[in-house]
Amino acid sequence: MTVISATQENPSRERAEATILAAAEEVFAQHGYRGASLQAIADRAGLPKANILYYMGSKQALYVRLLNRMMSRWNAVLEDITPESDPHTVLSDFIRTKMVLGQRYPKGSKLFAAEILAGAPFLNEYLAGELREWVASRAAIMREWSAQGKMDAVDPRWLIFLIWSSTQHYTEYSAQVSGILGRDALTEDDLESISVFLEHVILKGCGVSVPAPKPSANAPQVKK
Amino acid sequence: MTVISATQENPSRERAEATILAAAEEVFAQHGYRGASLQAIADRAGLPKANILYYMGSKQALYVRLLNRMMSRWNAVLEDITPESDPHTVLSDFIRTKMVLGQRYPKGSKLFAAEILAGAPFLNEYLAGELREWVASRAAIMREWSAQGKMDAVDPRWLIFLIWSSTQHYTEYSAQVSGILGRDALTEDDLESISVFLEHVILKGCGVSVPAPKPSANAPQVKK
DNA sequence: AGCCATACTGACCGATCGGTCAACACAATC
DNA sequence: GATTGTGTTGACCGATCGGTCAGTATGGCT
Repeated sequence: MTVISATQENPSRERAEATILAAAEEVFAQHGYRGASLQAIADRAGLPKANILYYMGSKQALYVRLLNRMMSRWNAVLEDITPESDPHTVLSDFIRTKMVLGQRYPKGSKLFAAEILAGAPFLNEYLAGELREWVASRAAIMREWSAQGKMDAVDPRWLIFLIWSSTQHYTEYSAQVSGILGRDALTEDDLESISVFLEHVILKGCGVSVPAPKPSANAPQVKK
Repeated sequence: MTVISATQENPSRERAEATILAAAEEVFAQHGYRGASLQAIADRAGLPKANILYYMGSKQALYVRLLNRMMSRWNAVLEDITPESDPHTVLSDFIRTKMVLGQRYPKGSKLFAAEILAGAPFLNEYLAGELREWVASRAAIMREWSAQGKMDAVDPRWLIFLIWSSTQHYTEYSAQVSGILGRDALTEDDLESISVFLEHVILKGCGVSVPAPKPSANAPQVKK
């Protein structure tokens, strides 16, 4: 049985699909689902339009495949968080991870943003299901942090939204940011400066103090 | 000379144009420039497609008119700010004004967001011109605040971006926010809660203390 | 050589795109 | 009643949309 059944490892197929996905991500990110055309995607991929449909089936299938790929990239974020964790470490990591993710996958982030702007027609159930659970569980832990005096008694949902919005801004609004700064793109120094700023303001703003040098027990650190 | 020359006060014309602008703002906000169709706008306005073009000339003219209308709404923001101003009052007003603007013009805000996502093809010169000057002048004043010890020595550009992003998030990502919160829309209480949270975190995070009851002189308030 | 499954694509489909235009409706003026 | 300017719209234009399909090219197997 030397036959490769289907959808299995095929180097040529995988290369073609990767090319298409990259081209499509770019076009969808710029113009949204309705505004993107298969012809534009095909041109950017250097393939005939019919080839796109041969591999992807339909415009919608290609689009949801890109959405799913992007969603799976968030999965590692804020994964290991417990009531005993140190808020400073966790939130600091959260901010930096989000900044890095946005820079690593700018097209995917913009694609996601366009989908939300359009009213999330393809992500409604994901938002009201998986993601909602994700937020609720993290929020519950953060509330325990507040009860333990590790941070101010802020609404953790607003805190999560704050970190999302402030980090994503630099990828989704990159055209605005670079237009205002007068650069073509953000430099490494810019990104580091922004990360330091966000850590400073958000952590200080939530009353999170620097972690105790001994991360052994959950020694309460009184603040305010 | 009873003849109304043109483009002057004409109640019927103004009513028609207002209807068209409202419908177009909605469609453009949802699908972006490319994704929006004149037919969809016409349907939402309850007018034949040819009528849209009679009043607006072209799809592009209609779009830039909406953009300009939205830009003019930002003008009042952070207008009266001086090195002698109290940071707490000014930044607090800034945050609340931005929140209110986003709630008052949700369609316009999303339209703007879609334009930036697409790479700001129609707003490039505005971003690199007017808006850039706007940010630079405000940033200079904030740097003076820092020098006076009124707030931490943070980069004021990142601070402005932080306030923009964190407030706009609730209008442009309303689909995500309400999906996660399990509501159709944000309530008045939500908005007040969010405003209080953002004021708390951002002001505290920047080391801005509550204003002195006497707003007469710039008495330095040591913090840190 | 013959065969067959997969890869690939030019040509075409009906629908819709932004935009034009001629025809018509209607009120005000002479 | 005839004229004129503005408002209004159905019908139509070439271009492009997402998608289908028949046909060709290709490489591994017997």
